[in-house]
Amino acid sequence: MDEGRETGAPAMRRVPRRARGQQRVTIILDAAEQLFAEVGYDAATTNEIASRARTSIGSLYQFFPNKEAILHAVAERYHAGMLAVYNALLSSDSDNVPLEVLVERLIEAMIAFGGAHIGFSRIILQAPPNTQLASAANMLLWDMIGQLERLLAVRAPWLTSSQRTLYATVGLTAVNALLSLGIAEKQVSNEDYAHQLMEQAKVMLIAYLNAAIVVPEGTTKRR
Amino acid sequence: MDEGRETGAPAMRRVPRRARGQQRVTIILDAAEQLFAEVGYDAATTNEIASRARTSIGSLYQFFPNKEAILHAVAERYHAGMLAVYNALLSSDSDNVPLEVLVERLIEAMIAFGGAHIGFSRIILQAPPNTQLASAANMLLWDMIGQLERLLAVRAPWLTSSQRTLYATVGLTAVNALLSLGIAEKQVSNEDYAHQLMEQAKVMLIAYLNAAIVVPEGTTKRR
Amino acid sequence: MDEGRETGAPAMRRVPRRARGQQRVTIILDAAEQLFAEVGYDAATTNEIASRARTSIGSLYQFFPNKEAILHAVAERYHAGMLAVYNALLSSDSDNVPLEVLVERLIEAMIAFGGAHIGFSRIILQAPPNTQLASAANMLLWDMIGQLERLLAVRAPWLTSSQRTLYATVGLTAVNALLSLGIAEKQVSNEDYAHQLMEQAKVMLIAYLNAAIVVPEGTTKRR
Amino acid sequence: MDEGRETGAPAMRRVPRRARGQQRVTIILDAAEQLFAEVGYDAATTNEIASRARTSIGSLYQFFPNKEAILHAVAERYHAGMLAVYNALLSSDSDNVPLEVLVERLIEAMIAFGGAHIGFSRIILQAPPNTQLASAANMLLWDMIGQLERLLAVRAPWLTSSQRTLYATVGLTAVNALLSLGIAEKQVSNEDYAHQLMEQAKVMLIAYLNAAIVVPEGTTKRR
DNA sequence: AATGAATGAGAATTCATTCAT
DNA sequence: AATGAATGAATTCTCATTCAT
Repeated sequence: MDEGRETGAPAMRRVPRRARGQQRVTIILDAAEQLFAEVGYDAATTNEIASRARTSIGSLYQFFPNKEAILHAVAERYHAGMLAVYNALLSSDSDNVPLEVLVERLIEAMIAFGGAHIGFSRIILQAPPNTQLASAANMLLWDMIGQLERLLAVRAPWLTSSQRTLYATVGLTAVNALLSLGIAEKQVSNEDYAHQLMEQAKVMLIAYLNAAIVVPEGTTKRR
Repeated sequence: MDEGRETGAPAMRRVPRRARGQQRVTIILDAAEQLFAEVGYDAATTNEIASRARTSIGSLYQFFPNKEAILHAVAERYHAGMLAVYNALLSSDSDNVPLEVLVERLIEAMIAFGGAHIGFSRIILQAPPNTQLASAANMLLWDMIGQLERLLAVRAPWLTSSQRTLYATVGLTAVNALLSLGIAEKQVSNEDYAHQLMEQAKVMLIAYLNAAIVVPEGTTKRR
Repeated sequence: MDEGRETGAPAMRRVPRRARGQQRVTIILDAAEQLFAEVGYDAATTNEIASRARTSIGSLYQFFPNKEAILHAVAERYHAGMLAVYNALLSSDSDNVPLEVLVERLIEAMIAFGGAHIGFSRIILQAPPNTQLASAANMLLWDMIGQLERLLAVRAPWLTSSQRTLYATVGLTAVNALLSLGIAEKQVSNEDYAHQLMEQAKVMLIAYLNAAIVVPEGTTKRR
Repeated sequence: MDEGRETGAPAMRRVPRRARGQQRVTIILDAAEQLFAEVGYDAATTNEIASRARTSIGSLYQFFPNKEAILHAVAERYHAGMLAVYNALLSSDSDNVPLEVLVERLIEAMIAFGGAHIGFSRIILQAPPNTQLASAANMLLWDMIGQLERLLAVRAPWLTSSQRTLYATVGLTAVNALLSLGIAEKQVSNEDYAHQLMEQAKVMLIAYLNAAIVVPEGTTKRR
């Protein structure tokens, strides 16, 4: 009866073929992301999403089978954006750059990306357990951690895999929290303080990585 | 939307004088905190809270005018607990202790306290803006930051007030995020990994504070 | 989480303890039965049921978890009523009565009962397959057939069990259809024609049973 | 409630002249009849009908102004088929055939016709009153009864017109119910039992007609 | 004070029908 | 003519809150 599969994550009901449909989906996701960021997932109503997207509720449901599917689509798009950011960083000749510069670039990139999306990121990283949000959150988080691990693998090849995972997780979690806070301040038009927070995120990440990534004896540490 | 909205935080409807009422409030708050931590604020229903507290919904509303008031009461209790933790730390002869030890104590204390409450803390510290949760969150956060500032004032008196605020905020935000993650892992019975995360929280905070708190020229930095 | 079990048929959400609740459930069921009979199960809305029962929709859902549960409750009540009718017939000294009289009594009883309920009976006996109605219908039908079988067992003990089932099913199906039609005519205030139909139901059932229940050779047939 | 409600049965929007359109209508009606039989009229969606007919919903509405019109078209087609069956019976030299044989032929014909359509017939013959279905049903029923009356007029000319109507109605109603049940059993692949039910339909109809059609005194009853 | 039944606004979702392409 | 995206009224069900007992 349904053409779409139902493998775990709720997929889109129909992939829009025409340009107009594709565009509409984008608008819906924008509206949803914004609303989620503003009031949280639970409090966001599908009618409000449709209304902000200047669409009818019926159209929204033509593309998404339910509210959760919208969440997942937003998460997926966010995910893909994050991926692009990290890939751009990795593909730059990152391993000849001092750690400070690399971290700076990373955080600047996250800020640039997050400026549009971290409001949503707060939502998804909060995710009370046993919630629809939780799975979407985990998916995202693990992917970002994976990306960071690759960065670490280049810079600190002497670390074990589980060490890399740990440091990546810790660094990412902390930085995420700080950027999240920074964005929040920016929204309250506390531009200056926001900027300071972002700067401190760099300081913290550099300090942490330098402390954590202990160069083993007899190895020349590159900075 | 709500007409009868009280300005500011909604207080409790009635402070129960008798022991039995006091005890019932405690039970309700326990139930609420647990449920909030499990499913989030929005998904928690007042009926479920009453049911877990083995009270009738009518009794619950005898003590709290609405759902938000329950949230605030839980937050306040949490707040008071946090306060006690910090006060205990401050009152110990903290300023003769090396930073590492102080941080260690701080985080251990937060873990000890958070073990019972950080499930709720996750909820409240990452509330979406413009939400009922948000005000409760801010209240809490600022108080914790204030406490940390006092710690900093003792250890690094050369910092300006706004610097102290900044560093306290940054450190607390990051540590909170990590402990939050650690608790989550613990709940998934990933004990070992949880412990590692907590340890890294210490590493990070120490590294950060050492990096941030730059001793001005001509001053003898105590470590 | 839910206290009620979910063994197949959706049970009531809460069994009303107080007299008022019990009475309200009855009113709701009356309203539902009437509405089902008027417009069919699908077209009947829960709001209309509540409204006819002069209750709020919330109260309705306090007793019934969903629309299907209301259907089943109506069916069950109907079922119990039917049972009572048949039991009364069986307990009368039915086996000394001529077949004509017995059939007359049976059909009169069904009319008497159906006068209040057969509007619903039409609904439930119609039951498109693969429908919520279907299971409720089968339950009912089989029970009524079972009752009729017992009647036959007394009157025609020489029949095999499967013969009794067959004849009971056939007789009941036909009579039900006729009574159903009769009730419909009555509703159109075609009293006289309705009465004729009922009378013909008797004629048909007697004729059928006499034709079907062939007395084996060498047995004295009691009439 | 409906403002644009057409009086009487909604006709087809356009009678397709071209062969392709005609064929498409047939396919749509097939799909609709099947779906109605499967899930009932209410639960059947126009989109599903279009989809099963491998047409677009837009095309469907090019031929039918609304859902009800589809129902009526299906009913009409069914009706025409029934008519053909009865006409074939009447045109055969029916009045020299013994009643048993005539009934046998009638029911066999109904089974043959109903095998393809009685799924739908169940739906339409037991429609709740005050429904869109109801009018379609009545139209059908009265036509079938009329046909049967003509049969009776030949076999029992001494009956009054209203008697003939009554007996035809009663006989048809009962037989319909039984065949309906039989078809249902067949669908559950209970072939054997279905066949028994059909046979009993004959027994019943013969018994009933023999009992009802009492030959007036002084007349030679032909059997 | 305690209880739990009652209320109804509001949320998610469906589906008949229209209309732009 | 054909297509399928768009529309929005209507439906089921939930849950914060009130109130009679």
